[in-house]
Amino acid sequence: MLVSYTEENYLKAIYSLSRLYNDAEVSTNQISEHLKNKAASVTDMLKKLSDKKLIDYKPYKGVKLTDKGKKTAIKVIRKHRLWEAFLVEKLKFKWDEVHEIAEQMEHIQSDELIQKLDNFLGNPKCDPHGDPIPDAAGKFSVQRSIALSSAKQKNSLVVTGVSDHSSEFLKYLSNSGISLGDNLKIEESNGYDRSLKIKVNNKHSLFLSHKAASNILVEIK
Amino acid sequence: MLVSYTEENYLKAIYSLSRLYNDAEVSTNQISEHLKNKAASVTDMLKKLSDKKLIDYKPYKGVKLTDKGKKTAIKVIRKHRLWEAFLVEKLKFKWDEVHEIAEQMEHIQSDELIQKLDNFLGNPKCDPHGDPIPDAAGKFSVQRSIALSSAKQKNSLVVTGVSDHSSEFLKYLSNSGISLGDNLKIEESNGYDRSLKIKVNNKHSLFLSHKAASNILVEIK
DNA sequence: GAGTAAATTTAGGCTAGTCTAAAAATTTGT
DNA sequence: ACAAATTTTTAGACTAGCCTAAATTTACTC
Ligand SMILES: [Mn+2]
Ligand SMILES: [Mn+2]
Ligand SMILES: [Mn+2]
Ligand SMILES: [Mn+2]
Repeated sequence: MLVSYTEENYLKAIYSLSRLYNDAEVSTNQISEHLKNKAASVTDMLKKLSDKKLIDYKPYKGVKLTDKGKKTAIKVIRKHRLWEAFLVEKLKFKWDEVHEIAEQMEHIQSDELIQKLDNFLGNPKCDPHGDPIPDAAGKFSVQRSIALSSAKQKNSLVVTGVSDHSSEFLKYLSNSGISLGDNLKIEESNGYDRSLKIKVNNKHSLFLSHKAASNILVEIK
Repeated sequence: MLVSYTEENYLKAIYSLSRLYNDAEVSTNQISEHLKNKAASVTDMLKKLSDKKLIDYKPYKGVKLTDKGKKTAIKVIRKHRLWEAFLVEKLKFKWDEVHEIAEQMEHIQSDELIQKLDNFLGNPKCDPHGDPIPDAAGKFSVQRSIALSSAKQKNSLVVTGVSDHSSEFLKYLSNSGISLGDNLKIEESNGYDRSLKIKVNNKHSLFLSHKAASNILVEIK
């Protein structure tokens, strides 16, 4: 059974929205906003995906991926992240330039290709944004990190990823001198607007809004 | 102006059919057979391509690419051949395994990507089947070779490419011990069915049908 | 629990790309 | 030059994906 380009995008959207809310059912409007399609179009597609047993769909009650649907979604994510790794590691793109290209490349159909690409890259565990790359069986070996905005003060932290992939945000980070692997320490936490003052690599200090801090992922060292 | 996935395939088909017959007009039926679509569908598409000024179309009289159409077709061919080179050189695919994957990859849209891929591969002049790769300006720096079937006896020849890209034919060549770069000499030429007896690398001899010989490209050494 | 607001689905319509069957134009053969 | 064969176009229809507007269901508020 073949899954179309568009169907793959819907499955991927449902997968990530579901993850975002503890694997809960995903609503028609959530998908509609995420894909920038109208809700009526989403309903049409949900029926199709349901007919193909890729989702469990109860009208008015939201959707969940079936095992088959989840497997398909994870495979697309695997391809997306492997191609991003390729573009940055091999072709020397910047990390803020690769997402849109990977959105196209993730739909190339060839199991041989994914496997050979994975090997060529040395079986990377993470993509250039710190997102874990699932293996061929769909397993994630790396745990997702916590948001900088929810880290405790005084801990020594290391930047492991971002949750906003927009070119705008990634460029802002680069300009602020923050990259993957940098050490961070929270110097001040402002209760009023939840902004933070952080020290980067024990060198320069920096103010971050709550919005920015919530999109930076860190691990405690 | 955007050219769709399907339109790109039509332009590519028109380009290679036209080349095949000395840049003559290409007929609806030729395109129809090449793309395995019905003639009525081709007519529809020719109208669209004509509206977009990508072809010159006179009903019942065949089509020719405009400069714009030719440029677009050559760009797709450039991408196809660069990706084939990538798949063989970097990912270690066999030369008979890459065509179908490249048919998908040739439609990825990003000028930055093509340029960086070209550099990564060391600006190759030919793809794994010996087909010349046009540069970013659409220029072919390498000349196409002649068919083995039309070569003169007694010349020392070297295999530079193939004109049938099917996995079946490429496997047949591999099994017969013929690869790019091999030396060939025509030992006998049979006038009746135009079959050939050739010597490969001054070692083993081999019988080739006219059909096979017409799909092997050679240069005189 | 009735009434309003919000979310979702249904109804009907559009475009791109495909098809079959029929009509029209061109080419071929004598 | 004219009839037959071939090629090409037109007419009408289908599917995938999308849209707007209207109807329906569910959720929220008093
Ligand atoms: Mn991405
Ligand atoms: Mn990523
Ligand atoms: Mn090819
Ligand atoms: Mn090739």
